[in-house]
Amino acid sequence: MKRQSSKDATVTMRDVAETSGFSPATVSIVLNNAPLARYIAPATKKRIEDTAKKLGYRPNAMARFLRSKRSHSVGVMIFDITDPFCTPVLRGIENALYQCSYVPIFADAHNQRNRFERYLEMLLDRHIEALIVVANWLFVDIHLLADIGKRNIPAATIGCELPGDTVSSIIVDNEAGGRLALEHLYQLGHRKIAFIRGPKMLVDSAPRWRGIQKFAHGAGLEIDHALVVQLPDSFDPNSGFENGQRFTDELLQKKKRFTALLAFDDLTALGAIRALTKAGVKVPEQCSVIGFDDVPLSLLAAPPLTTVRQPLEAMGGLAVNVIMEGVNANLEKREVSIARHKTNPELVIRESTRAAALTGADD
Amino acid sequence: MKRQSSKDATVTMRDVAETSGFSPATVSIVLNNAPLARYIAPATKKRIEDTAKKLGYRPNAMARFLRSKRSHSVGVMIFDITDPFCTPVLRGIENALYQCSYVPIFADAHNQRNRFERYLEMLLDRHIEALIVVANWLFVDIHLLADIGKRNIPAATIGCELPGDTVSSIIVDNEAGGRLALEHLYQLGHRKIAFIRGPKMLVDSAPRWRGIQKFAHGAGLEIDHALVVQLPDSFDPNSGFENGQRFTDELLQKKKRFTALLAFDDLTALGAIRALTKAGVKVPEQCSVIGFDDVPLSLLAAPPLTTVRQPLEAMGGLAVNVIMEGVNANLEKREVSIARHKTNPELVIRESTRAAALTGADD
DNA sequence: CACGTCTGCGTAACGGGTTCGAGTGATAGA
DNA sequence: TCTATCACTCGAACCCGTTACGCAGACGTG
Repeated sequence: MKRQSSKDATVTMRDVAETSGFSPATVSIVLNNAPLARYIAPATKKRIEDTAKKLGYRPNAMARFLRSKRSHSVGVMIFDITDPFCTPVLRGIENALYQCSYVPIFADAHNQRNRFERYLEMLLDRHIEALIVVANWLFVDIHLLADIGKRNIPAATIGCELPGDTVSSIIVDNEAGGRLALEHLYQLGHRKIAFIRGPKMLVDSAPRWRGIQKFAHGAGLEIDHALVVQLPDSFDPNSGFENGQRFTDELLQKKKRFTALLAFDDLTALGAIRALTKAGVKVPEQCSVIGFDDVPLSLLAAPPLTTVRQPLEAMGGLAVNVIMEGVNANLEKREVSIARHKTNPELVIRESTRAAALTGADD
Repeated sequence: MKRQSSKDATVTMRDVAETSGFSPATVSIVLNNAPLARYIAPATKKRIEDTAKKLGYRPNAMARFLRSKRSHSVGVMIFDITDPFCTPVLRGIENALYQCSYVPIFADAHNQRNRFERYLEMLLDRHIEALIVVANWLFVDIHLLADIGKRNIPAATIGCELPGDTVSSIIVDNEAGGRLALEHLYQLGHRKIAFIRGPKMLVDSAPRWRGIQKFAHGAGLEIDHALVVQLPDSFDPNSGFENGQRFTDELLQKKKRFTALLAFDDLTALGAIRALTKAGVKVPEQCSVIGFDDVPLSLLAAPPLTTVRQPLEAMGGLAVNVIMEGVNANLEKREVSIARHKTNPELVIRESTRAAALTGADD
């Protein structure tokens, strides 16, 4: 009895079973290479595999998931894909998941809390096996992820650290990064340095600044607080550009001379460069500018931006490793403690910084 | 009999049924507001809804999908998320899907055919209800999408058009865009214009060039073929930058004077600007440069890039509309013909173009 | 009063895999 | 010869909703 199935092209396991002359159970065992497959005669295996191939059988993922409780999908919650920070991270996540034959379900919270909640529900309804949150910009409320912990779903955040012991995190060593940035400017001979600090809202801001202060203290460099501004809180990750421009303008208006500017992130740095250029200050000839993150576009900027690199793609991959560890631990009923990774930032010297001009007139 | 379920927090429909004192069927009908809910007594409805809420019942999406054959998810296949073109498109798709309570399953083909195939299988296994392919850069083989047509899964491509009548498409009117770009330069008084054409591999290249030629012809502008170069085929969407740089260098070495350059896309334009700047040619004072696409970073470039805008986010949303139309048609067993949308490009004038210098010495 | 019709709800058969426990025949060991 | 063991396979329950169908009672109609 052949099913003519011209329209309804779905071949089920039962079809394979009937055609091959074995039971669905055996077919399942063979095709999944389940433990019991040890006892199946090689000839049987071959027959089943051949007919499966011949019929073009593809298991129905839904059915499988329903039974096995494994969805082979992980939620990837982004806070704003508009942020260039996200792209490499996403690439890293996607690539690592692909290696494990997992599929990412993509959710963009648009920096809105209710959207985050709604997506979280959708993801939980779909029984994601794990969750990765790319929380580069917005502050994440621990409460939002409480469900996750309760349900024993491994979760990892990239770009911020959460209190409590339910969520792993992957962050860059912001303090080291801040140090690196300032050290670079210092070594180039800059002493009058302006700073655009990150918004208070962001967890990254404080440690970066701490790194800067520590280096300054260690090197005997005095930070002129007239040359320090701080970005306002904002929910728009791209606001850094405009704000960088605006705050640099303000710095310039103070008529306090500076030969270098250390920006909170690349977008801010780009905004700063724009403002400097417009004001007739050449970068890097008259003023060096350094950013942070090394988002893809900083390579394309004019001039190409010197910056402190976060290994974004690797961080995405690392997040996948972390949650997969959790998934496997759950499967094997092992306990697994969460991980807190701090990746090393790396100085990337391009063309927006240069040795302090010897002609640098003091103010 | 209460289930103490401290660990196993999953509340099933049967739990709701038992607690409320009705059958699972009734619970299902009530909670879904199925047609038969007309016949359910209001008091019953309330009881069921209340207990569902009290127990924190959330339907198991897997089980639902298995039965109803509706996964409420669509595949989103990207050819390379590294391409800045993708970000706004993705945002548009995500946002539109969110409105429909659909979830995107994300797949990045990395411009590799086998990866595309593998992902396609994974998506089909998951019974996506529709597929959106963001095929901005790579040529898509019609055969790869043959399965899609056979299975009656609505599909739409963004950024390229496929032969056949199984896949809808959303593209920008490249010819109009080409015309727009050249018209802008022409109106600024430019007559000696260099062109960097797109790679042959890309379907966009030909129509853009056609638009350029048509305008030139209509305006009586002569295109100097010594000033026309063509990008090589490449699988890297970001190669445009380097190549733009390289080819602009070549143009400059020809010592043929040009006062404007029309690039295939924004990245190429940025590369061109880089090359011009390095060669001491000021943009836009000495040479205007215009791009195509209006990717997000063109706003951040120095100088901000004049370009021909593709409504990328809107195109993503449009793709969702198109496939949703198909999904609904399938549900209602209607026939639906595929759509071929051509969106209007829009000239965005920023700072990389300027009226042709009066001092423009001829070669 | 017999008979349709509508209301209100339950029974049971799915959907397509997974997996535990059991069953059969053959071989080996006692 | 009888039983323990092994190799090989299957039956059936299960995952958790959805939905066709059936049934019982209330009501209206001829």
